[in-house]
Parts: sequence; structure tokens; C-alpha cells
Amino acid sequence: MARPASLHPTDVELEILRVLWEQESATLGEVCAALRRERQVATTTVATMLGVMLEKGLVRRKKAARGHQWSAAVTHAAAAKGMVGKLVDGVFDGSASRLVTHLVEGGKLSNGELAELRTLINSHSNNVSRKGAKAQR
Amino acid sequence: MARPASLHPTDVELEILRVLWEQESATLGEVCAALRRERQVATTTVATMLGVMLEKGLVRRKKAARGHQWSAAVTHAAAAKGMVGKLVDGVFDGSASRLVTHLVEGGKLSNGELAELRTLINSHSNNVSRKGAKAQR
DNA sequence: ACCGGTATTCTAATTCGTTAGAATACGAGC
DNA sequence: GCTCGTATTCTAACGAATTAGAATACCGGT
Repeated sequence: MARPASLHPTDVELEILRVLWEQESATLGEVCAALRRERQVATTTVATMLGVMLEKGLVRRKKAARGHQWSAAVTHAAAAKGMVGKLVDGVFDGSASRLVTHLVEGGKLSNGELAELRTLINSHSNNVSRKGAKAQR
Repeated sequence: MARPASLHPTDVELEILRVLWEQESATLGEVCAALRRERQVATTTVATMLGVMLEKGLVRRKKAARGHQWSAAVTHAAAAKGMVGKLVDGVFDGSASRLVTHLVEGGKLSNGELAELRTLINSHSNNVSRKGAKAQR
């Protein structure tokens, strides 16, 4: 009768994951330090969040000399996939192409980026059209 | 000390907005009917949600013969902008281009869509490069 | 004018997300 | 081995989000 727990990282969880994606492994103190470059937060708060995230399987920890070393248990790509998928389904009717259109028409991309994307799109059109071509990764 | 109210529509709010984006205006019963094509939900639940959304400024209502006519107070484009912006900032380091790359490389786009996007990108590269060209809309 | 059904308001329960204090454990250096 | 400081665990508070029952208002038809 209440809200189901989110399958995706919440806002604060995402903040912490960003830190761990950047340095692969960090102590509690290091995570705190990184977060504090953005905002004020108590150490116990971060510790609690890490505990919650541990249960959710979002982070891992490994016993170290002093406390633990914490690391992300989900890759950036995997988390992105889930969150983007949710957005596409919820807001763009399941069409990724509509999302891209929204971005292009919103002027969110510089000329340089547009040029890069054109190249990227070209190479992918080819790969998709000829199924056997999973060659030069 | 608790969670700040989200600036963006929540999951259920989004469900309701989708209904109102589709038919521009609807009675409570019509909103319920639309939602029930996806899942079970009580009428009072929907009424409560509409009330909450009214306070948040997400929907409007106009007195009608029988009850009210409810309509979205935010456009799809505006809501999309906010939610996409949040995703881009949170997951793609503020780079919309990285989001597009993620989509293209994730194989979320068909060949046909890729072709359409190429065209779209071409026309926008031009518009951006020459500032004065806000012509033929 | 009454009745049936839809719409609204009021109230409340329940879980999630976020925050942090207090207490405790524990390793490093003196 | 004692002390200092970091790390962890336990506990708790509180608002947000979601759900719906009960009570009530109100319109339209007979």
C-alpha cells in the first residue's frame, strides 16, 4: 500500500556511486571528502548510505587495515542503462529516438558534438545492417 | 532531515500526466479508466494524486457540469526537459552528447531511426552555426 | 423530490529516502 | 598499553510518496 523500493539508484546513492566510479575504491573518509566538495554531509550519514547500498547490492566492501575499502558493485554503463530505460519508457513512450530528437532540438549539443555523433551514427548504421560484423571492437 | 520534495513528477504523477497529455482534458473517471488499462487502482487514490498534483502545479482543473475537467499544467516538452536534464547531470556528467552516445552504442536505435537522426543532425548543425537563422519555423 | 452513481474531501496507514546523534570498535603511534 | 581519531553499528526522526476507506457533496433522471 506504500511505495515500492526503487530499482534504480536514488539521488544520494547516485552521488556516492559517482565518487566510486571515479576512484574505483575508497575509504569512508575519502567518500565523505569527495561529497563535501559539493555539499555538507555528516560522516555517519554517508556510512548509513553505504550500508543501505551494500544491502541493495550497489556497492561492495573489502576489509582493509583501517576499516573497509568501498567500491561500486554496478558499472556506470549498467546503471545508466537502467535509468535511461526508465526515462525513455516513462517520458518518451519507449522510443530512444524521440529522446535523441528532444536533445538535438533542445540545442543541447554543440556543433562539434553534432559532428562527432554523425560519425558515430554512420559507423553504427553499417554495423547494424550487416549482422556478422562484430569485428574490430 | 528528510527527503526534499522532488522538483520533477514522480512515477505515479508521470503516469497521470501521460494520460492528460494524450487527451488534453479528462474527468476523474476517464483518468481512472486510462490508468486501469495498465494496472489496478482505486478511484480515491487517483483523486488524491490529482489533488497533490494540483498543489504542485502539475495539473489544472476547470469546473464542469459533473465534477471537474482535469488537464496538464505542464507540457510534455517542459517535463521532459527537466527530467532529461537531471539524468544528464546525474549520470552523464552534464554532457548530453554522452547520453546520445550511450543510446547509439547500446543499439537502441533502428537503422531507420539512425537515418532520420542523421538528417535531423545535419539540419541542426546549420542552424547553430549561423546565429541569425531562426527563419522558417 | 428522491435515488443512484460519480466526484471530492478528509483522514490515515505504510514504506522509502535521507539525515544524523550516541555508542562502540579498532588500528596506529607514542 | 593508552590515547586519539577514524570507522562502524544502532537507533531514531521526519518528510515524501503511494495507497485507499469513510464520509460527503452533488448532478441527472424518473
